[in-house]
Amino acid sequence: MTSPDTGETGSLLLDDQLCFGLYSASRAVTSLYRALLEPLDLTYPQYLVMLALWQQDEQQVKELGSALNLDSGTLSPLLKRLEKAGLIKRERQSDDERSVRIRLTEEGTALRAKAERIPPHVGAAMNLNNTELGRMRAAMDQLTASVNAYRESYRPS
Amino acid sequence: MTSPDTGETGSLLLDDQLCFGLYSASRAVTSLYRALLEPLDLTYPQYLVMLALWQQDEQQVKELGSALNLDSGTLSPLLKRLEKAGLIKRERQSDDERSVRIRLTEEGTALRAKAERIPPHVGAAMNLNNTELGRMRAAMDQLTASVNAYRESYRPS
DNA sequence: CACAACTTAGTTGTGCACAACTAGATTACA
DNA sequence: TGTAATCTAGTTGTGCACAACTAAGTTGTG
Repeated sequence: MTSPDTGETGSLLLDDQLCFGLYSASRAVTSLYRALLEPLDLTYPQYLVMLALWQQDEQQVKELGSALNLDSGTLSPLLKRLEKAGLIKRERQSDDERSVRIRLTEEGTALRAKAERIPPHVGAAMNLNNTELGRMRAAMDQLTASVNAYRESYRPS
Repeated sequence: MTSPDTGETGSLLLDDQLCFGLYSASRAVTSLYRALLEPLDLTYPQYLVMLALWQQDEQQVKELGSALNLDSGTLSPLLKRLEKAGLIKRERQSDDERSVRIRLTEEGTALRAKAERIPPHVGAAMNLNNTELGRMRAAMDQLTASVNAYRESYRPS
């Protein structure tokens, strides 16, 4: 009942492609977060920004961008929404008027308590032991690095 | 130089989270596809639809949706763009006027030749041998299934 | 048969991602 | 010192994803 060999890495079959698996897995995880984050009124990317700020408050937009690999085109409106929700403040730095410092409000800091309840759910949902989890995290990092390196050196043929 | 143990699966640290790794990897791969697909004038989701149609022509929107896990809210406008690009035709089925059949045009079928050149690039970019590739694909499928099952059974606590 | 329940696509509105661009501040250097 | 190059955020426009809804066709049941 095995399907015919259609040519290893060169196949155009949907199910053969790791990329599609990755894309599906990523959307599934985001979808789980949507449900888990609903009580906190956060989207997944907003949650990532909050994670970065809980880890270290008072970051510039640029610093958040390099932590999350997001540019200002994504971050600026997202941060505006977080500010409107009362979770952060945005203030131009006086010593360099180009940059904007993002600071947690009291409410933003307090939200962390609610967020603590999320990782256990995610851990349970993924159904992986610590060894597998670590191995997969490493594999993802490795994959990201390889793919980015290839893309940066890629010249249209 | 190892950071303090902050509590296994329950950590709120950005770098600890497999989810973030997954999210980053998925974006990196999409970004590579953006470069590779530029000569074909396709986005990655459009490419996925074309893959599905090359694999089996004449599918209903509903069938494409279940193959790609996308709903009509995403597919309808995407298919409209593919039609406008001359790659597919959309026609109401006469025996069931609710459903729309998607059919490749000659041009859409011909595009496959160009698409054949893409998987080798992706394979090279990922830098994985066949064993690792297969293992990872399986891990992704497993992860998607677990996470979706958890999400479907999840009731806000 | 009538009509309620369901099915299939499509539409609307929100929020990412990202490319391309702009505005304004800072730095470097001829 | 003046000005070109650079840097930081922000804006605009396109295209997903997805929730919530609508329209129209089909099916099931009393």
